[in-house]
Amino acid sequence: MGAVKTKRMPRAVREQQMLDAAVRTFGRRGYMAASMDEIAELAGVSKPLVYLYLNSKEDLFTACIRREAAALTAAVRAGVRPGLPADRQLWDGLRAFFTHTSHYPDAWSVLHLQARTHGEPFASEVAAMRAEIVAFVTQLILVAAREAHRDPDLPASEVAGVAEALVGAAESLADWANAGPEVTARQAAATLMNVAWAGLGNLMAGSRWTPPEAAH
Amino acid sequence: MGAVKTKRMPRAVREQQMLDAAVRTFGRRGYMAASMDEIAELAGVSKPLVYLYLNSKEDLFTACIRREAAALTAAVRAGVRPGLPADRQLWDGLRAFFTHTSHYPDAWSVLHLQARTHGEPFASEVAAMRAEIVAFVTQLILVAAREAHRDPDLPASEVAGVAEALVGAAESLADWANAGPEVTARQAAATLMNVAWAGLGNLMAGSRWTPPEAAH
Amino acid sequence: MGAVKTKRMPRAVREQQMLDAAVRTFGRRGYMAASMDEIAELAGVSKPLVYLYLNSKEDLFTACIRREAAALTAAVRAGVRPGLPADRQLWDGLRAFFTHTSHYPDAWSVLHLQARTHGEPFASEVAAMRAEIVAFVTQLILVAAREAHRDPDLPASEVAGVAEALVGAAESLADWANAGPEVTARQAAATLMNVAWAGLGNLMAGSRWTPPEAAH
Amino acid sequence: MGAVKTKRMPRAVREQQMLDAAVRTFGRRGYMAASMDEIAELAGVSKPLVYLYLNSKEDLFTACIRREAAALTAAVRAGVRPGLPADRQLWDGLRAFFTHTSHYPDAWSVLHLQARTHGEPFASEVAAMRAEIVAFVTQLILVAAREAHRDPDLPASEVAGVAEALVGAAESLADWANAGPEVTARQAAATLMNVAWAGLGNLMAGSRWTPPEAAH
DNA sequence: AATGAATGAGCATTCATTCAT
DNA sequence: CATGAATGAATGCTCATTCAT
Repeated sequence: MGAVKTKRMPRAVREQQMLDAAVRTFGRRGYMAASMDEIAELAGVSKPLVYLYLNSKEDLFTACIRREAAALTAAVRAGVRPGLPADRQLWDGLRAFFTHTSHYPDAWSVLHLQARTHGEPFASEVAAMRAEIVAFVTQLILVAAREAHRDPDLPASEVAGVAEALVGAAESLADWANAGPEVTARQAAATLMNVAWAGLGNLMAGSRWTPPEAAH
Repeated sequence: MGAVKTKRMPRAVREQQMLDAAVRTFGRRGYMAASMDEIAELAGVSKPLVYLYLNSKEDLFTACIRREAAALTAAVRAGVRPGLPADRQLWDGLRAFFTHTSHYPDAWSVLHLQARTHGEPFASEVAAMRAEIVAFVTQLILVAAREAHRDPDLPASEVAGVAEALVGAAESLADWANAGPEVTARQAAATLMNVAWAGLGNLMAGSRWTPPEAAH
Repeated sequence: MGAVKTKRMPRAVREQQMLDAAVRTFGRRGYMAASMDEIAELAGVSKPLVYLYLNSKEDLFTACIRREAAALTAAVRAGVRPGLPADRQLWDGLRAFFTHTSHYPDAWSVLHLQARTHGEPFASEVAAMRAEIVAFVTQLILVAAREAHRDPDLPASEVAGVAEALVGAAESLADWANAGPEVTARQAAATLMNVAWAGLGNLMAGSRWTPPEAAH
Repeated sequence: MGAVKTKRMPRAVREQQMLDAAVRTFGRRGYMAASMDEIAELAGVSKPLVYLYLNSKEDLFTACIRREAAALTAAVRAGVRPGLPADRQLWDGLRAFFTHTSHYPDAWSVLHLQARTHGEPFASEVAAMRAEIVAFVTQLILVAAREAHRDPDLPASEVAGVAEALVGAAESLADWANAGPEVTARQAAATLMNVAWAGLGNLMAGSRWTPPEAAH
């Protein structure tokens, strides 16, 4: 168990081994319960080497977040083709997202659970990634409106809220799909598309749900 | 700092003070970073008394989860009137939910972040509450279908996925609304109703979004 | 489990209940591992009452030692008839001793193990009892010598050593007999009589084992 | 106070220092009253190092018992010459035993008092050593019988009881000799030889002490 | 490039003991 | 006669981090 203890590797390689071990350990045990001892052992190196390369537990965790955030956004971007219609882009992006989160559950735990749970500086690190995704979805909504030849009469703030809701729903479905093998990435994406696309269509058609007058 | 140090309180009262302090501390620092020392001091009692009444850190955290889960579901239930149409019930439930989470952000952090992040036995404790809410939303969807005189041709498994997505979206919007004072509970509820209700309507009308053929 | 919780008992009775509980708890858990909580609960009273009557854990333990030491020496004395020949007295005393220790194993644990293991002031408390027994055995040896019409040419210091050895052997056999049900008090007494009486007889006859000259 | 604080010792050396400190502390304070803090300080190291090398208080105490049990049996074995007559072997063994116990009183306290008083897993650890010694004495008795050209008509169970009694007497005399400087190892051994050897001789000659008929 | 040796600081938990009624 | 409420002081144990080589 743990990486084979090969000696004298170049620094870059060793660092990736350490990050692999760290993501796995942080993802499974949680940030606080993960011990540097366990990470070092899993990486097949001594603890001082981990400190030499990555400075501290905090820095190590931050490095994990950054690496995995970049990997996730890269996966989503790689799944999407800019020229296609907006719904197709959304569909492709969701599939890439769910595929990635189900392939790397430890990384997803780090990003979605651990980083958000343990305050600064981790929360803002992952918030940056999330903002990027929300912005992407927001763009897609606006593009969709244009494609439907409608001026989005949605105020910008409301579009942001809608994007936020969609991303939240996607995150939730990722956990849901990860919980058991019955739900595939494709099914999760289809479920979300059904709710979202229809809802967005109506929304852009101007038919909103109107809240009742605030009583007393 | 901390509660006023009143002496010789009956046990039931002290226990609530301890739970108040614990929810606040767990919600802000996180389960692991919270120290029993800090909780005891915030509650205005000595550590041994906390142990005498609540046994262990684990039991204390579990008691927090149970109390706050009960409070949240009670708040939602209290906000909903069973006789009204399904959309109105959903709207009222969402408003009650967002109002409660914004009033008690520490409790929301305990339920949504801390309990889920720190494994068993906490995760299943809060999962029970969540399952209850998902079941409630699922019922509402089916009721809405009946009200629209449509047999929901949605398979049960798909309804479950939709409910999961809506609850996830709501959770996300609760965090979003809590992050700053610009978004009110009412606005969060309206945003979600817009996406959800329209989407559900289309869905029940049988117009689903169809994924493209799987390319290979 | 524990004494029936009858209220308002006279002090003397309550004290005995407490001592019963204490002997049992100290004997089984050991002095340090026994908690005042457990003793109070087993005695069916509240902790402050234990303190009111017996002052402290140390005093409580001392009281246990005294009571049980008195009970043990009383039992031995009651088993012996002063007029009889010395060997018969020794035999009767040993039988009384082994019978008592096997009837009250917790008390024996308190006297033989716990009190000796936990230093002053307990060790000297039980040492007093032991000294009394050693003195009794010493007397018996001298009486036996007189009965055999021999001036014991044993120096007093050597008689003391012999008595010490016999008492140690008896203590050891008490543990041995308590360890399993195969050995009865009668058998333990017979075994010791066989070693001791023959040895003493030879000793008094002047035939001692002579150590070799101290070599180099 | 405590060992000289020399830095950076190899592990094996440090471990012995820790065991030295632990035997001394456990022997004087008792197992429960001894604190890991005190042991670490006496060993001239920090507490975490003690835990790193010896895992837990329980393991540390067990390691003490094992080391000292091995040392004591080794000392006895080293004092005995297999070829010599049985009485000479017994004499030499006893002298070695009393010499060792008086040289290492803390170790003797650990083995004879502390380990037996604090239950499993310690009791059985030291019981193994004791069984070894009892077996050795039993052998010696049988050899002595052969040397006297007598079939020991003692049943095996009775020989076991006799050996048990002798070992118990020896243990008691060790405490007695340790209590003050007036009694030397040589005197303790002589005292026990006098009781034992004469007693054994008579026993093997078939002249046993017969208990009176059981009355009523 | 890599590690064996070592620690300061903190944490959950327990216990003997007391006060106010 | 009796107790519910409360605590000061330890104790076993763990962890992130560093130093000397």
